Amino acid sequence: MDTAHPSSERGASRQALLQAARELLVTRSYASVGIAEICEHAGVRKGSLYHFFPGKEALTQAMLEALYADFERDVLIPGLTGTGKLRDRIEAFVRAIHAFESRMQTDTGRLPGCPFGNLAVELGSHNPGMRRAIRRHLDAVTAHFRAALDTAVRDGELPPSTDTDAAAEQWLALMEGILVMAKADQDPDTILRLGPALGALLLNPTPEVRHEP
Amino acid sequence: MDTAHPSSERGASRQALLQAARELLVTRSYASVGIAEICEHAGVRKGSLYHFFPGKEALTQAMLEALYADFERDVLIPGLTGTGKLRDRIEAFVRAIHAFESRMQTDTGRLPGCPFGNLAVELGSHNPGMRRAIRRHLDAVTAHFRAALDTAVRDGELPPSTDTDAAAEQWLALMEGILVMAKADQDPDTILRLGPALGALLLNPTPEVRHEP
DNA sequence: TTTGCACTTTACCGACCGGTCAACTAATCT
DNA sequence: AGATTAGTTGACCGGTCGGTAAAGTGCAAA
Repeated sequence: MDTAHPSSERGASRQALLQAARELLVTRSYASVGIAEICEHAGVRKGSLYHFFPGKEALTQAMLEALYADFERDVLIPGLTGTGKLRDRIEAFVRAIHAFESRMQTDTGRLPGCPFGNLAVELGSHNPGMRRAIRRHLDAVTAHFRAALDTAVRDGELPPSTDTDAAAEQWLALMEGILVMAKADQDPDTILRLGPALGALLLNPTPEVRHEP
Repeated sequence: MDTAHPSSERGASRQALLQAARELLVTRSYASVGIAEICEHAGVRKGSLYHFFPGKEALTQAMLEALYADFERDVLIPGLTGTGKLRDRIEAFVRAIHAFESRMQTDTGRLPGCPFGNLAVELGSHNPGMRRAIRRHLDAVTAHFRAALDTAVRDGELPPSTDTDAAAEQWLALMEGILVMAKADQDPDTILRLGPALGALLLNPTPEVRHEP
């Protein structure tokens, strides 16, 4: 009848499941979204989900993989690569995050915060498999930050003594914290209000960021 | 029989429920801990829970209230009040957080992160009542940070132009972010590694922390 | 044309969810 | 003594959880 699927798209159900999982899990939480709801939202029967994925956890990990790929393509690479000053790149990055969170709040009524950080917080202390998968993505983000900082060192914007590994990690931590606060406020303005702290942390002379031996 | 409760303690069940809720909710997550588990852990029947609390949400809010009171008494007041330099207070604060997270990991096998931030992340975008309750506690923490910064301004450790409101908010954001990362790592060393970023953010000359007009 | 495979559908599982309820016990107050 | 009250108990509610199993569908290669 109306359910015509003339081999039109291979893996259409799989894609629909990934998209539904993304929309629901990003705006809510892992435990509060059931596979029944994901299937309903995707227009797919539950059995099909278990044809494509071993279970909820694997579906979530595949969703995170695709989500990170989009984030890298749409935000990290265009925002952090290039020839501008580090200060401008940081500001562009904050604006991109603010735009994303604002649009999500307009579209779904909820400000999601960082999808990776959210799941790290919810599952980090009692689901080692998910924790490691999320940690991989956070490391990948950190690598982009470090690359931007290394470029700034090469261009003389930061002193050569800068520990870009440590600074990139601090950048991610502060960004995660900003998104936690924005989520607690449910207000994207919090991102703009706290955004300058990134510049203060990364661009100021930091004479004594000593590592523990 | 063995269930002797000779009016020994008024509200003993209530306290047991609050304690069980704290131990379980702090180390896991709101949705993954059921009231049955809380009751079992407290040695109290489910009906009694609903005698003392309207439901799971109210129990959680009461638990957070008591948790914040302990946090204020044990960490905020002893760590941030006093005559020492701001740098020393910040370091003492980081060490206190590290000690708490380390002890929790030793005792329970899990590094919990910030209980308030965790719940803000899990429930912030789809439970307005809980979100507001959590936000109150985060504001209370910020007020302690601001008081410590105001003292530093008064003592000449920070320039009089310092926007201590904004700086306190940044302090909290970075602290939350550090705890997100530590939870993602499940490693308390992350707190010590990122801790110096607090000093870099709060103690350096920040000539241009401009507010949006 | 037959066979195999990718995919879909539906019914079903035991366990658990947060919450309700009425009956009961034991102190307290008049 | 009688009434009131706080607290306790265990059975029970409808609904949902993640996951399973088996039968069926249509297409494509042999």
